[in-house]
Amino acid sequence: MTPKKSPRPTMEDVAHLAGVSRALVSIAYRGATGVSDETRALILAAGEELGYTPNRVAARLAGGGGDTVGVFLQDLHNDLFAEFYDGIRAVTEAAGKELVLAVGGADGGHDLAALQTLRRSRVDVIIAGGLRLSDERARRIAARVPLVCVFRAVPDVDSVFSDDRLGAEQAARHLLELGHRRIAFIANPPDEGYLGRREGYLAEMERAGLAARIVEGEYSRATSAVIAARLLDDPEPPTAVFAHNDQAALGVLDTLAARGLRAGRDLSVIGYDNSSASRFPGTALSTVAVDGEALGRSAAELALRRIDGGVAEGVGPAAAAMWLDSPPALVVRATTGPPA
Amino acid sequence: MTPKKSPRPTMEDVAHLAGVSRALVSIAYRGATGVSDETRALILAAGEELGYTPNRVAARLAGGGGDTVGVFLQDLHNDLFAEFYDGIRAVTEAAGKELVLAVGGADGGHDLAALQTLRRSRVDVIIAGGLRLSDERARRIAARVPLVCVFRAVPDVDSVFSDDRLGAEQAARHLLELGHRRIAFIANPPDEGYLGRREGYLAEMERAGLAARIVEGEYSRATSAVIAARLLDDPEPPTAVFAHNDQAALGVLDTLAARGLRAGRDLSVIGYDNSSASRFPGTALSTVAVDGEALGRSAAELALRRIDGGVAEGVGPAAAAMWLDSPPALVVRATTGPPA
DNA sequence: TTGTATGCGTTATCAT
DNA sequence: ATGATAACGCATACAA
Repeated sequence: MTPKKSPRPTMEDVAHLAGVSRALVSIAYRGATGVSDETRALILAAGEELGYTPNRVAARLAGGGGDTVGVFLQDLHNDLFAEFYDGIRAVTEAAGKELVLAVGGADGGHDLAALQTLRRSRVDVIIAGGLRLSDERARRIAARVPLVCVFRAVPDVDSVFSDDRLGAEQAARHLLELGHRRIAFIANPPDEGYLGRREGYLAEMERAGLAARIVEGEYSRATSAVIAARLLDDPEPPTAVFAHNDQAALGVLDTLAARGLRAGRDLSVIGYDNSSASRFPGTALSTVAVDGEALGRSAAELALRRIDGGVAEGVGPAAAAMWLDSPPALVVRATTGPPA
Repeated sequence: MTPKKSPRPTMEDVAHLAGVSRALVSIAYRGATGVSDETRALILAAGEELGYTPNRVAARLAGGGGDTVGVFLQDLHNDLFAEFYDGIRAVTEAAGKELVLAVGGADGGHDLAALQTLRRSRVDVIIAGGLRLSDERARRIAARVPLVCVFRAVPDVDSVFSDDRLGAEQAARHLLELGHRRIAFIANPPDEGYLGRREGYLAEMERAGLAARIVEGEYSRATSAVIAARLLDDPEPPTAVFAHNDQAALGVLDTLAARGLRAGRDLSVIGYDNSSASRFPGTALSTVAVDGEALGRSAAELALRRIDGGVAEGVGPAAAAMWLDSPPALVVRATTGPPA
C-alpha cells in the first residue's frame, strides 16, 4: 500500500505509460527524427495526461548545449533596451534558442554580478547591451565565454554598435549651426566605455575653434538635473547643453521646468538615443536616433554564428567582429533653437 | 602525451588542485558549514586559478531546489513592469534567490509560452506581472506550480494587486465632478482579467445616473488612437475619455495632437498606472497611480513564503492569499478639465 | 524504428 | 572535518 510517489512526472513515467523507452520519449519531445508520427502522438498524449513538462535543467546538463543565449540588459527603465531585447528575441526565437536574462542595477556596480549569473547558468554566449565595465574587464570576460558587446565598441571583443562619434558630431554641429558658442556636454563616467559621443563633441568643438566644456555625470536623470542647475548658475552659463543620453537630457529639462525656463528658447537641449520618452509630443526632445532593435538583431545573428558554427566558429576574440550598424540620425524636435 | 582536456574546469578539477574532495569544494563554494576557513580559502584560491565557475545547471539538478523564482513580465516597454521588477529583486536578492525571467509579447499570445518556459526551467515559484490569460487558465497553471499573480486578482490563485475598482471610481468621479456627463471608457479585452477598472467606471456612472459607454480596446497605444478618432467623429462625442491604462490614454492624446485638439480643454483624458510616460511635464497625463515596486515586493515576499516554508507552506490554491496592496491614488495633471 | 548503457556536474547521505 | 557513493532527469552513442 505504498502510495505512488508523485513529485513530478519524468520521462520515465511518460515512457512507462506510453509503453516505450525513455529514449523515444526524449526524441518525441524534441521533435527530433527517429519516431513514427503515430508513436510520437501516442507519447505526447501520455505526457499530456501526466501533466509532464520536459526538464530543461536536466536537458542542459546532459546535452551538449549550444541552444542557450544569455542576454544582459543595462536598465529596464530605459526603453532603448526594450527595443534591443525585441530585436534579439526576433532572431533567437526563429532559431529555436532559449533566452536567459540578467538585468543590471541603477549603477554599473551590479553589471559584473549579472554577467557572473549568466556564466553560472552556462549560457553558450552572452549578448550584453549597455555594459558599464572597463574595456579590460570586458575582455577578460570574453576570454571565458563568447561575448557580444552592444551599443559599444570594445577592442578585441565582438561588438555591434552605432557610430556614436558621428552622431555626436551631428548633434554638436546642429547646435553650432543654430548659432550656439557656449555648448556644454554632460558626459558619462569615463571608465565605462561609451567614449564616442564625448569624442564627437570634442572634435566638433575643436573644429569650430570653441572651448569645450565637459561635465562628468552619470546616466541618471536626477544627477543630470543637479548638474544642469549648477551649469545655469554659472557666471557664464552655456546656451546649449548636449547630454550623453536622453535620460540625462530629460534631467536638464526637469531643472528648466522647475525654474520656469523653456527648452529651445532659454536653453537648447539635445540628448542621444531617441528613447520613447524623447518622442512624446509634450517633451519633443531633440536627439540622435539609435536603432536599438536593429542592433539587437545584428547582435543576435553574430551570437548565433558564434555558437552554431558558421563563418566565425571557434575563432576567439582575436578575430573579434566589429559591426558598425545602423548609422545614427539627428532628430530635431522642439528643445533646440537659436540662442536667446 | 594526451593533452589534458580543458573544456571547463569542474569541481573535480578544483578539488584535485586543492588536494581535497569534491564535497569539500561544494561546501566551500556554497558558503555552507563544514569547512575550516583556511581550507575554504585554499579551495577558493584553487578555483580562482583554474577560472572555475560553479555550474548552476548541475546544482539545480542535484539539489533540492527551492532557490529559484521565475518572473513573468508582460511588457518591457511599459515602465510599470520595470518598477515591478525592481521591487521583486530587492527582496529576492536579500533572500539569496536566483531570478529567471520571461517576457511576454506585444499581444497576450505569448504569455502562455513564456510561462511554459518558466516551468521547463523548473523554477520553484512564478511571479507573474500582467498576465493576459483567462482566470481559468491561470488557475490551471497554478495547480502545477506555485503562482503569484500581480496587478490582478485571480480567484483561488495567490494574487497581489491594487484596488483597481476603487481607483477607477476615483477617476470617474474626478471627471464627473469636473462636470462631464458623456464619459467614455476604453477597455481592455474582457477575457484577460483586469475587470476592476471597468467595474469601477460602471459603478460610478450608474451612481450618477449616467449612461455608460464602453469601447473594447487593447493595451496598445496605436489601437487606442484609432478608437479615439472614432469616438471623436461620433455625432454625440464624449467630452471625456477614461482609458484602461496610460498606454491607451497616450493613444488618445496622439489623436488629439494629430487633430490640433488640446487635451484638458477640447477633451479630457485620464489614464491608469502613472507610468513614467504619463509623468513627463509635456505630457502631464492625469491618471491613477499604482505602486508597481510595492506590489513587486509584496509578491516576492509571498512567493518566498510559498517556497521557504513559513505560514503558507504546502497550502495549495485552496488557501490562496489575496493581498490588497498599496491603495491607488488619483493623480490630476493637465489632461483633465471642465467640459468645453 | 526501438531499447540500453553511460555520463553530465552537483548535492546529499552516509560512513569514517 | 573529510571522503566515497548514490541520485537528479535527460541526451547520446550504440547495439538490437
